[in-house]
Amino acid sequence: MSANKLIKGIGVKKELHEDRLLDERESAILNAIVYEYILTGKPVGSRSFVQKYSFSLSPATMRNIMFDLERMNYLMQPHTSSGRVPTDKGYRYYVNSLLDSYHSQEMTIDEKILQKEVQLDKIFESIIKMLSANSNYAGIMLSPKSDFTVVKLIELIQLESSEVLLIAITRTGMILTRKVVLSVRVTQDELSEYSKFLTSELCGYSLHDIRERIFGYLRLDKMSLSNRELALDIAEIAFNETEKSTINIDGIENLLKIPEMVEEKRLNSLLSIIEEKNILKNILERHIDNEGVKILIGEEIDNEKVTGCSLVASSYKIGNTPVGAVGVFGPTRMDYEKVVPLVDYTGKAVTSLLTRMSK
Amino acid sequence: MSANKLIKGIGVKKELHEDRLLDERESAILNAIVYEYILTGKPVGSRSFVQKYSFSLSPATMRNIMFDLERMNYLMQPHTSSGRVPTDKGYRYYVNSLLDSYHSQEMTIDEKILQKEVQLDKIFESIIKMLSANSNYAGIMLSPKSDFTVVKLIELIQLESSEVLLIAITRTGMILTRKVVLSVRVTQDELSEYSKFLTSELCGYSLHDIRERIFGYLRLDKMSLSNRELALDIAEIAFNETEKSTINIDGIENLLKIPEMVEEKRLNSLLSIIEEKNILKNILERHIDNEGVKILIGEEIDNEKVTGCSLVASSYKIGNTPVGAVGVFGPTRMDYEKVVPLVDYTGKAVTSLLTRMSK
DNA sequence: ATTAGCACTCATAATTATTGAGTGCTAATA
DNA sequence: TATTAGCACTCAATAATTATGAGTGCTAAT
Repeated sequence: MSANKLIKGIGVKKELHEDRLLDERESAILNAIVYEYILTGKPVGSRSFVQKYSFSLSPATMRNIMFDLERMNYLMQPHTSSGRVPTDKGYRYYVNSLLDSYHSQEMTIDEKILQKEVQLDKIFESIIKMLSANSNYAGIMLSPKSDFTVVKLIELIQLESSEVLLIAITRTGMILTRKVVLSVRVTQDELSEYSKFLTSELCGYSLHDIRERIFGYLRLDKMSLSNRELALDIAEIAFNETEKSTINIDGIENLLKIPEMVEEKRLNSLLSIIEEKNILKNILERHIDNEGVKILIGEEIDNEKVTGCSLVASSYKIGNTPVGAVGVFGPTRMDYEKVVPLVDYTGKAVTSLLTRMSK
Repeated sequence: MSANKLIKGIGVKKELHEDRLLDERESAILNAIVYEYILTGKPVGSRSFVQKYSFSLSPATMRNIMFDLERMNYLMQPHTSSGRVPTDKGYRYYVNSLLDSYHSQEMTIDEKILQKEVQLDKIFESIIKMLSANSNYAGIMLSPKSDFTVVKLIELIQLESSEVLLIAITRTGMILTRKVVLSVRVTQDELSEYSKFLTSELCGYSLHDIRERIFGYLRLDKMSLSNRELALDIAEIAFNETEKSTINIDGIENLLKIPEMVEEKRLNSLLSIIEEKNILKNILERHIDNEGVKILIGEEIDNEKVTGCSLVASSYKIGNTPVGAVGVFGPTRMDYEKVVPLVDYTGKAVTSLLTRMSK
């Protein structure tokens, strides 16, 4: 290596953190490079790239531009003198460009899904399957925080002389069951009365509100309760623990079909995801309040166990309250152009479905 | 190749299908070879094997014995002049020897599992997890055919003016819910009466029997029914479709950790299993009536999509009726010595649990 | 029946070209 | 000043080459 080169190297280093806006040509080329890399998975080199995309540029010029983009940290080289590969920042730029040009239109959910299944969890299952089938990656769904679902009906059923099963049916069609063990005996007749009482008092409220209401009653209104105190006790116990939302994944097999995912390092990411679903759950929950489609690329996932993977997710709401999320999990080199609208659509569809059901 | 060799070759061929019983030494050596291969995954060669297991035999003698075992199809060579590898028949011999010396003792289930969870499906979930965690392969469970579970209580709840939710609780703690849409309107009072009627008439019978009973009533006893015909109509619709048993798998990640499973051919087996759970379901259902532990080795699985894998399974019963199965799925080179007792124990434990619960 | 000895096989690993698509840099060109 | 042609160099991937070593079967001696 000549002294000359060293000096040049220092010269370059001075500009390493350059962070200007890209001009139109650079922008187009960067996006094309990311696109090409997503397509082929191989480092993009100047000569073949110029040919394939019919740029009226010489490879040398392309190299100059690529060099600039690399200096600005949009691209990197796996090793000296190989082609360029997008960095997370490069992906991010590409995805942002996509989002700019993507105007989501309101869509309605396919009514067939709704009518075919009675229970909501069955519907959710088919939504996850749909996500994974249409994306060819893994579909994920964070089930709705039932805290915000509104109870329509409460029914108490006697199991044993002092064991009661509380069944709560929500407007969205969920059926919650909770076994409550009492220290006193009750009759089914009493329970029927309690059922009516609880339904009339708590119907129309969300689980979250119900907990507050019960708390209020027990505190303030004790005298007017007569013998219904027991009913409230039962409800208190049953509704006590906040329902934890669960995460479901489907389509792992799709990921196993992607060669690069089965390689050592990625396989570990995949294993982490399957083993500890909580990782994904936490990530999703952290982004549940945000509107629209959220895209986490590579390091942005911010979990050291998961590398080389991306997550496209969208929260869904009941009315205006976000209650869960849907998404697609796959390799960083993911077909965002296809996945983003899919996830966006699904999120909106679930929102519309839930909102309609809970009216 | 000399003419001499050719003649010898023909001489060998004559005995190719030899199928005598193994003498004691051969048997011991075969089992040791399979054991060694399960341990290491590498073809077993005469020299190192004799050393490691301190046989007082020369490698040459060992080769002769191995040659005999190969002729009898217990062993094979991946290629000329490599060590020997067990064939399916070899595995089978090994497993049978294991089973001969394995005397299962009755065990009782860990009561903690029972007490912790209210609902049966939660218990099942933890049983599958237990299977996969203890075996380091994938745990599977075919859920009980609910046809044979006995109903303890039936409750009808009004959802809309002509929509009814039927809830049936079984002795084993399962909660079946079924939405029924009627052509007439009903009141909750009527439904309460129907509930009592249905419970008194159908309580103590299995789903299977209930279908028959309803059928009998509707046919023969129509006049004495008075207005309860509607109750039976509801029950008929709700219990109409036979519950299909479902299969659940957990611990796929364990399989991904086994290097040989991630290789091309095996990975496809794995993908088939994940994608089409029905494959496993069919296999299990076909063997559900058999007592004790059932082991399917390699080709015995008899499904062209799945190769190089084995299945150790045991059915479980309610009383004396087999209603489901538990098992472990993994590579043919599986630690049977550990897995067989595990599956056997689990099957017995679930049987004991279910039998006790439904009393 | 068992074993020592020998020639032979063959997967695995290490070593060494060979190739080809890529780079950066410089000097010429529009 | 931006672009391009030309050149020397780099390096991953591939193929060809060569050990190495654990294995075999066969034969003759014990």
